Amino acid sequence: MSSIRDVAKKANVSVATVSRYLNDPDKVAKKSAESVEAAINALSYKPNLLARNFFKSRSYSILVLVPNIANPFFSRVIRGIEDIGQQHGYAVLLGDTRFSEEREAEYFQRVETRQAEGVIQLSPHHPGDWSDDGINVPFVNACECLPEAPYPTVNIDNAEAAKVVVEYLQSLGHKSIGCVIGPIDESGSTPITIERLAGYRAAMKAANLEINDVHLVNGDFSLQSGFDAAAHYANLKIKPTAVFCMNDEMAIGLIQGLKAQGLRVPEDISVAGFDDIDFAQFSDPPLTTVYQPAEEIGRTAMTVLAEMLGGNRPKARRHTLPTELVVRESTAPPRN
Amino acid sequence: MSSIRDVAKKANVSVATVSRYLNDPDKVAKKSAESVEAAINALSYKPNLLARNFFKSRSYSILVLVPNIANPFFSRVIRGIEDIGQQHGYAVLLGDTRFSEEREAEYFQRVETRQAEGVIQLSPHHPGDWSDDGINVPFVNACECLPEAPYPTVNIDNAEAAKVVVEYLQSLGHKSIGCVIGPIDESGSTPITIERLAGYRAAMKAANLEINDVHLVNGDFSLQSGFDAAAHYANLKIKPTAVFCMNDEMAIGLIQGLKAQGLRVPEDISVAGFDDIDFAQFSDPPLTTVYQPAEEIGRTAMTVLAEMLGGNRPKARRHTLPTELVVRESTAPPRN
DNA sequence: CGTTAGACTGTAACCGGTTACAGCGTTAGT
DNA sequence: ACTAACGCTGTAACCGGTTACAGTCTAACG
Repeated sequence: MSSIRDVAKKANVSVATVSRYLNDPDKVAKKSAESVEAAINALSYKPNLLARNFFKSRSYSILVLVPNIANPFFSRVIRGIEDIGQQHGYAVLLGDTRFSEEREAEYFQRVETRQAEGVIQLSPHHPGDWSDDGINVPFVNACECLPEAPYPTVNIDNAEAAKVVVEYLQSLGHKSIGCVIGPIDESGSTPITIERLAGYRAAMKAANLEINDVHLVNGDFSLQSGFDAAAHYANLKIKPTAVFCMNDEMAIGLIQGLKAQGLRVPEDISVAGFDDIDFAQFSDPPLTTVYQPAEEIGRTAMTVLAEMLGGNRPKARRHTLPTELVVRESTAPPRN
Repeated sequence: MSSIRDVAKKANVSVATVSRYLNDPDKVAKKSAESVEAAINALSYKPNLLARNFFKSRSYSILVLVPNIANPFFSRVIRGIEDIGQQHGYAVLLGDTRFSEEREAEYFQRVETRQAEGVIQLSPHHPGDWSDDGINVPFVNACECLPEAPYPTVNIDNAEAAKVVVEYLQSLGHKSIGCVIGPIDESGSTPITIERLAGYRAAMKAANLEINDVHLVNGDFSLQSGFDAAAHYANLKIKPTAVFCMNDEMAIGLIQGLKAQGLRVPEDISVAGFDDIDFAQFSDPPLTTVYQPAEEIGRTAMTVLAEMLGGNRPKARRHTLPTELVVRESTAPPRN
């Protein structure tokens, strides 16, 4: 492997000149530039960025902590991060934490040891020994965000979006509306479930509708858990006429489960989801849901992080991106 | 930021002792270890891995080139890569090429400049100026592999798997079997389409069945393209009684499209897919497909790469992982 | 008691870039 | 002709780890 000194020797110039040629060719005389270029080609020299990064004390990498990369919603967010990151010259280090704080901490080491310059966290959790005086590392929280986080957040208004869906169901005439919720934890570590639930409750309250506790079912955002919820609803004497699911996977699972139980969607029960993943449009019936700008969330998060890495003070600003109700055929007025 | 020299001074030892303490605590006397440990804690010292990696000329990172991270199949593969990578101490640098060779080349720079030690490529393509004398970079090709690649490959037997699906359709009594194929390029850059097509043709030939050219439809692996294929089939005077789709997305799209055209699945037309993504089980009807061990492909690829990085010569060995026919309800005997 | 092996330690070179600084040659201005 | 300004260049220090090598100290042994 040839080094800059080899190039310098071959080109009959000093290492400084070679370095200058690489970083700002205008700084060297045309003649030197030519011989350096020739030497570089002759030796097929590639600068060792490990050395450059070391000297500059920069890694040009950022870490993305994601609870589950196999989730299509998250992978779309990452796509957005990656896109903007690339534009700013940052590589994306992937940290699939699989919901394990231990793995998360392991990955967080990378930034403490300077292998990553900043972090985008897609879970509502800040890892590492967070110093009390605030943020010691450029950090952006996206997707699932702690409400009072001392760092920038990028997400949607979950409560409002949920409220809009439920209000839409009400506008169709539904009075008995169930909900398949996500994992919930009183400690506040599951903000999206809590916020969407709050939106659901707010909409019901505003319409003076009562919530029947047995119409609330616990899920875990998986297709299977939606499917399983169907059996619960089918066994109820008084069934809801519509069900709001906190994500599309559970909604699609629920629809299939209801059909398996001999119930028709939307004739017997309307079903609405959340996220608007690609499959929502191609479920049977096509799913009414809320579009969430996944890629845009990623892009915004990376833009904010790049700003912070550019030297701007990390402002704990909330970035709230718009959502959109997408009405399809899985919802209809109740039968009687 | 404190350095190893600060720690050494504070602990009244030399930098060598601190370094040794960090890398192999057994090498230093208990007394030194204690004072070094105290100094490290007092200064909350974290070694600068940029410096270590520079000296060792290692980045402990590998690059994954993926054409589309938002594709759930690929993200499962990456999950497997990431899992094994983590175990071996390698970080995963994500390179979402979006099918652009330019982006691919940009990412490939990272390994030439030593920011990544090796590459796992999920497309059938080797980037960079590949030297004629073979591989100059630890490189593993997974998922979509060039048949005569001079580096290790990890994938499945696409032709055989396709053959198994089509044979299954034949065993149900189907004689007129269509196929929704993936993007195809004569230059051989689309091996999975070509191989699966070969398997389909082989099965048809073996059964002495003719292929009606209008039963072959071009798709692009998206839900929409499967949906669109339905209109084509619906307009045919002589329709196939079964259709094999080269991935599950197209199969699910096709099923929805056929239903929209007033055709029933499987009563009027059977549909089979490929991959066995999560949604396959929850489509309506549940999809008959071929299970592809996505995560295992990733794990194997990373294991092979780690071996190569460990100093073993890169053998251009083919790793072929088993697939499994998964029979569900989207396929049935033809009506008459 | 002298010798030696072994445990531990410190000094300083090294990795391959970047860059401060000083020096040189050329040109322009007076 | 002298000076100043400017463009270009080279030397060498520097970043923060690792490690070869040499040296010191202790313990064990004959």
